[in-house]
Amino acid sequence: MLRFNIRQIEAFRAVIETGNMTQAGEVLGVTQPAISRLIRDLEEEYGLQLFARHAGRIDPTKDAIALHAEVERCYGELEQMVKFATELGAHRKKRLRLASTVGHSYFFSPRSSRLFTRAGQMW
Amino acid sequence: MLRFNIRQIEAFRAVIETGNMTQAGEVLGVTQPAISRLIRDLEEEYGLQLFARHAGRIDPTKDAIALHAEVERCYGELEQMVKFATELGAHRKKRLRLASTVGHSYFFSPRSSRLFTRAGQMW
DNA sequence: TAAAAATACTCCATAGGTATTTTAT
DNA sequence: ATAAAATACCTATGGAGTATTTTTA
Repeated sequence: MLRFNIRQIEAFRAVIETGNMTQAGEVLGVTQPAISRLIRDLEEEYGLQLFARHAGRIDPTKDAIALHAEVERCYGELEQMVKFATELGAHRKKRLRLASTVGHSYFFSPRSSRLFTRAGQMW
Repeated sequence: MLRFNIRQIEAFRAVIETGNMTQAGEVLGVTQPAISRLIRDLEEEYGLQLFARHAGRIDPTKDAIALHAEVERCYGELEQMVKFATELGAHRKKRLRLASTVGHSYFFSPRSSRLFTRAGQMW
């Protein structure tokens, strides 16, 4: 069972890429304290030290650089997965519109408030 | 900005693999209603119909089969990423223990309650 | 009647907000 | 004084629980 937090990962990426938490917040459309907490939580959950703090400034540690590479390797795959799901959903809506014009026989389930066919295959 | 829910993905995988929501709950250590909601939320967020409901039973749709393949493609990568972070954390703890025995010079930051060196590179 | 999913609540954890404080330049 | 991160405190959302209802084999 995989327990990780995508928001923490997003925040981490944004901080690495912008170089500071304030701008990272701008990129993600959240405030600086939100980023600060997400990063702290990420560090605490894995026992990592991702940024060196001095003088209210941060520098990524070697661990952060290494983790970032790993995260980037993964991130593209995740984007593809989300894209796939999004397109499946969009495609289904098209099929539904089409189906409504061609006179199949459907059952309406009051339980699920959804239509399905005799074969049980959903649109 | 990538918005997806890892719990929904976990629930989806478990339902596909076990064939029903009750067992999926057992696998993930949560209740059947928790699974039911996670699946419903996943369906609603992407406008998908993942399972055909009839008679209090479920059958994966073709979309579900397709999505599952995509999810599996991704899942291994995610596991690797989490493993990497976990090992980085474990390794850091070892380095910390070692450092405490070799007499480097550290600074203690009262702000972050953490040690760092002159170079600013964290352990 | 049994088995499975859905629904109705309740509770709690946490993401996120605003305001403020800390720290070094 | 400024700029950036951290902290304190508050709110809202959503994940999860228990109990119950629905549905059909």
